[in-house]
Parts: sequence; structure tokens; C-alpha cells
Amino acid sequence: MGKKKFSSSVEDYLEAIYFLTNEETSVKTSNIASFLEHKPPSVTEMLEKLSKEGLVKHEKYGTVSLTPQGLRVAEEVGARHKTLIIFLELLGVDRGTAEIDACKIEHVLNRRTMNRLRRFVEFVQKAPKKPEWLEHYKHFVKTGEHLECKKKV
Amino acid sequence: MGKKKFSSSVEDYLEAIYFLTNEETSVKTSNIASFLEHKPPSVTEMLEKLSKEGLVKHEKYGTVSLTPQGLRVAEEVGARHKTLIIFLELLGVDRGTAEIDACKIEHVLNRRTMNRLRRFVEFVQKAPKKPEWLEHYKHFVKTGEHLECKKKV
DNA sequence: CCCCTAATTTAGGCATCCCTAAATTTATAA
DNA sequence: TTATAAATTTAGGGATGCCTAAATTAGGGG
Repeated sequence: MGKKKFSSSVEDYLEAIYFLTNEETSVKTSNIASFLEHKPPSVTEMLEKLSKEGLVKHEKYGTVSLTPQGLRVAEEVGARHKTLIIFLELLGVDRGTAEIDACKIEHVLNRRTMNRLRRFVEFVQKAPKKPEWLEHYKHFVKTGEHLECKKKV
Repeated sequence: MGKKKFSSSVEDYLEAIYFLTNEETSVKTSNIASFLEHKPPSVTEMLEKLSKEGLVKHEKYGTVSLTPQGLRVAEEVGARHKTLIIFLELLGVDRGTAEIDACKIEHVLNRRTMNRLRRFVEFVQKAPKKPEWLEHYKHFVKTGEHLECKKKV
């Protein structure tokens, strides 16, 4: 019942295969290797492990695909990733840095924490009008000043 | 000039020693082991490594202390930790979960990202009056509703 | 002072996950 | 069709960081 816990590395591989499936006509060892910036033998090794765990289908010298299980995990990780990216960008982190950091923390954050972040993103996105305080925050980041101080300094 | 990059594990040990220094009269292998929930031999091993790197002073069968270098690192990690705790709690993550997650991500977040989080915390803490939107956010977390919708639904 | 216990260290192992070099298989092109 | 190039896998290793079991050391009680 409880979801199985996978290593960061396993989640990275599944996420990569998921991504590549929607990009390339076929997913092969070499694609994954260059996407993850690993060497092909490392990929082969991991694919064997993922196969044994039933997360991936892979026949020797052939192509790679996700099993329904693997797909489920990949989609979940991908969703966490997306949420984190948006969240960090809301806070003013640039796209590149957000990408890097999202990749690192998407594997380790507690589900409850992820839920709060998701909520925060929704809170901003679903606001009836663009929230003022976000502008104030960005101003504060730049200047260290609070805008709503309309009195003296 | 550029700060050396330490592993999560190294940072954890330094942080633990720093914490224990301010709690216990003397810091020993066993303290660190129970604090980090590791076994003593693992601690001994790591202490030797930290000694070689000049981050810790440790004589066999004796007590442990941070070198100035080690102290610098520990304080920096501790500061990140504190920021993260406050940040996560602002978002409505409970203390316990915040602790767990802070420990995981304090080692990996980019400095630029940490700066934004720090700014965010300051933005809330230094606000002239307690920000309304934070209340709205908490309400939104509970109910999924935006409070400022004073019109129809 | 000596023994005994508790703390610490040493010795040896294991899991994860990455690598290089070499062997093998597949695919291409003449 | 066959030689050659490219991709993949196999074989063997290394770093990190944790573990258990056994040896060693330190410190307290008799």
C-alpha cells in the first residue's frame, strides 16, 4: 500500500526515460547516458536493476521503455519537479538555478512539505488578481525595503 | 578563495559537533554517534577523515573539537539550517517535518536559492505589520478558497 | 595496584553508483 | 556479402559511508 521508496538515482533514471520517451523516437542506452551525463556502462547496469524491479522493459542491445509501474513513479517525480521549478521561480530564483536545485531536492522532500509548496503555488496562481505582496517581495529582494511603509522611514 | 565543497555527510558531522559543543561538557565519539544515529565505528572513521582535512581536532580515545575552519563550515551550515526551518514553518510545515527536510536540503541548495529563501524570511519577519496574505495563504491551505474574493464565488 | 567494564578503535564487509578498458553485438557502407 | 564502425554490454575497480565483530584502551571500584 505505502509507496515504495526509491533512491535519488533510480528516480533520476525513470524521470530521464520518461522525458526521452516524449522527445525521441526510441530510447536507448546512449540517449539516457548523455541526458544524465553518465557513461553508457553505468546506464546498462542501472537498466538491469530497474528491469529486475519491474520498472523498465529493456532487452539487450535494444530499446528502453517504462512499465506501468515505472511510468507511475516517473510521473510522480516529474510532478514534484514541475512544482518545485514554479515554486522557486516565484521566489525569484532564475530558471537555471531552479532546474539544478529542483533536481536535487525533488527526491528527498517529505510529502507533507511538497503539499505545502504545491499549495503555495496554487495560492499564487489561482489568486483572483495578481497578488501585490509578490511585487513587494521582489522589491524587497532588490532593495531590502518594505514598500507598504508609507509613513516615515 | 572559492569555498570548498563538502559532502552532506561531512557537513552533518560538523553541524552535530557544533551543536554538541554547546550542549555537552565534552564531545566524544559516543555523543556524536547517538546524535546522528550512527554506530561509533562510523564516527571514528569520519573523525579521522575530518582530522586529516583539518576540520576537527581529535586525539585517540579523547574528545573532539572543531578547528576554526571546521567551525566556520559548521556555522554556515547551521545558518542555512535555521533559515530553512523558519522558511518551511512559514509555509505551514510542522516543526518535525521541517527539521527532517531541512537536514536533507541544507546541503544541496544553491547559494542563490538560499539567498532568496533568506530574503523571503526577512520579508515576512521585518514587515511593518503582520502580512495579511500569510493568513490568506493558511486559509487557502486548509480550505482551498481565496479569502479576497469578496464578490461572488 | 589490579581487574573489570564501558568506550573506542581496528579489521573486514557491504551497498550504491559511478568509472575505464575490453569484448561483443548490431548496423552501415562498399 | 563482408569488413568496419558504432553502440552496447561485460569485467573489473574505486569512492563514499555505513555496518558488525573483535581487539584495545581508559577509568573506576575493590
